[in-house]
Amino acid sequence: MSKRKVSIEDIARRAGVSHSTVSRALRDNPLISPKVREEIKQLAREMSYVPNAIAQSLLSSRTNTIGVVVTSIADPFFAEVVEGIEQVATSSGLSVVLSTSHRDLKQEIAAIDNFHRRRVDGILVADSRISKQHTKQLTQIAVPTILINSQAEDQSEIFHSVAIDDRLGARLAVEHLVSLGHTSIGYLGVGDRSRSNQQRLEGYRIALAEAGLPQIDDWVAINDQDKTRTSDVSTGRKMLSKLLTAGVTGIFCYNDMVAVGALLACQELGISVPRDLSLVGFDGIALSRYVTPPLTTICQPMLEMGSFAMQMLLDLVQDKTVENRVLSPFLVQRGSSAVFRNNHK
Amino acid sequence: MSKRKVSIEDIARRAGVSHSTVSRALRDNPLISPKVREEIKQLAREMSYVPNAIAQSLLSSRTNTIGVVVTSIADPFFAEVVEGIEQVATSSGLSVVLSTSHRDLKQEIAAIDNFHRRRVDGILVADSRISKQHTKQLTQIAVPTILINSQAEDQSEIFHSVAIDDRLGARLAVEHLVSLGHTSIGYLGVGDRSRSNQQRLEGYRIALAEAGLPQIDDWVAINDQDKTRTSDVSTGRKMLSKLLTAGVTGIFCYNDMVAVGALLACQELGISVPRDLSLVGFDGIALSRYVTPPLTTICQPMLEMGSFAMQMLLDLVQDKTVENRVLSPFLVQRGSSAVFRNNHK
DNA sequence: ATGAAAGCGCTAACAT
DNA sequence: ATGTTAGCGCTTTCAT
Repeated sequence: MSKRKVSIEDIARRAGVSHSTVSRALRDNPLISPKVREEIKQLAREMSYVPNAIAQSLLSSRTNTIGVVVTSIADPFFAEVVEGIEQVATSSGLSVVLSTSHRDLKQEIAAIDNFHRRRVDGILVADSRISKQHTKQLTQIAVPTILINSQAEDQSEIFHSVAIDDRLGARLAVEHLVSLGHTSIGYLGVGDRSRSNQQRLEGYRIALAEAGLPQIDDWVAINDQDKTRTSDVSTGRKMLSKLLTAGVTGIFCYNDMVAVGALLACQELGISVPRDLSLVGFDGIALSRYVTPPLTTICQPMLEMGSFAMQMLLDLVQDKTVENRVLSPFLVQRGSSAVFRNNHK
Repeated sequence: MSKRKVSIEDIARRAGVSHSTVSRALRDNPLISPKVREEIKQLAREMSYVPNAIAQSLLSSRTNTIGVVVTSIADPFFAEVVEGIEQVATSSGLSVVLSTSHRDLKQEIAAIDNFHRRRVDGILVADSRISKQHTKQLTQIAVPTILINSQAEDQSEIFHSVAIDDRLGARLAVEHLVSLGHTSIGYLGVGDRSRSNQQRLEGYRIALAEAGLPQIDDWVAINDQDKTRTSDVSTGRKMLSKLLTAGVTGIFCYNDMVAVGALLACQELGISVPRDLSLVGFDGIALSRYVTPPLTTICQPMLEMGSFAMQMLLDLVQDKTVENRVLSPFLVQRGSSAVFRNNHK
């Protein structure tokens, strides 16, 4: 329970050698005779010496640490991404410092700034809100940085990135509903200014157009309480009826949480999914398998996105050149979507 | 995009003063005349100076960092706890380094060791497996450490702790089922050697005894594939039928994930919950509200456990005395439990 | 009000 | 094979 930590010099004093000899012995420098090397190592153990990584970092200017910014750690999507990050970070001997942005640019920048001060070796930002105008101040200090699913309207080309193809995902979702015979297909989105919502809406529109289906304004429901950003579940729950009265028989939801909210609303209204209404989600979080019926959804390879981004960052740290990557989502068909039949006589 | 970082000395050179003057100016030391102070600050801004926290730490021997060990970040329970930790850490200017143990003592110790080397100011360990025998090596280096829901059979008294009252929770669950008229009540547990499983089983037994109900061995199902620790959901799904054939009408599940697995199995078997069978979970994760029927469950205040533990750690870091805390879980009644009626004629 | 110098714990180039 | 010295970037006496 020694309060003061033991240093390399303490060991040197006890061993009657210089502190550099201790340093060498501990690092298996071949110059040190095997005998004293073992003696010193033994002594270090007895004195329960713990090397000071701070001092090492100051010298090497490497902290073996990467910073990760997510909007919330309790969000199952990011939790999964972070899991992927953590796996490859750990296996490469890197520690992960976690910060949350809560979808707020100010907090995001503060987090990144903090990482810069701490001299992390690299930074990963999920759902970044950083656009071109902010990049200047942030790139002054050259820390390898990768954006995962950047949400900025005008994303800077300065940072590297890995992202999901939102438009493709949306098209897969809508094409799936079309293939089931649905012709009145709605989009249930979220009202933050996120790029992914825009892109999914676009993909939805493109798919409708390609299928020769009409585009009705009332078939698109977006929760526009920008500020109080309610939970995705309650967004889905509240907005469902709007689409229902517009007469859709199939709905593509912004994500699984929104779909779950819609599902809940259906249960309250006595609407049977998928008999009366087909629902398609996005993300493929674990939860989507456990609701009743299980959600048909567009899966993002969350774990892979994390591990891939981390691998990219590793390359970047080693001055390798890396290429930005757009990953393709894929449809997983489950119980919430079914062939359209006109139940309403 | 300057590769080399600018230091306090660079600023000093440009300002024609000594580096200590710069240091003082930047830290608003009143000795520096307001005029030069502003000049230096302005210069620092222009040169986009970012203070080196590593150098500061070496000097102050404070890293403003705490280490957190969880079994998995993708587990909704720990995600919520970490969220609570992160909230109070951030508001106190502390960064959080995250590590995972995967319920493995070796990995847990490695993570803690790593934290020691990095000289974190404090450590939080969730689901710790550390027992008395390991404490010696770990307490040599005096870093304030708090265990959250320690799972060790013989928990060391050396560390501080915050934990949920598992036995109480189990009793609440069983008493709830008893109050609904159930007399054949099972326990569906997990087969790792965790303390919480033991305690919940104990609580279950105590509650049965107090209710004057018999204890039947076949009413307790525990997945004993210790090694390949399958997911909790599949544990619940696989073990349900065993309890069903034993004739129980109500089941207390180790946690919500196990309950979800049981629920899934019921759907496959055409058993109606809660009409044919009542299910009670544990934890109160978000998911428990979204399955059909929503789970009656014993809630742990996950967010609070995290923020409370972090608050405790903060006190510990400031040499205040803290008291270990056992939190009380509470019953939340939802759709998965109902009054017993003999449906089977 | 400012500069010079010491030192946090470590590694490595430079002696010997 | 081992010791001496310098220095990583910063804060903080101690002089002036």
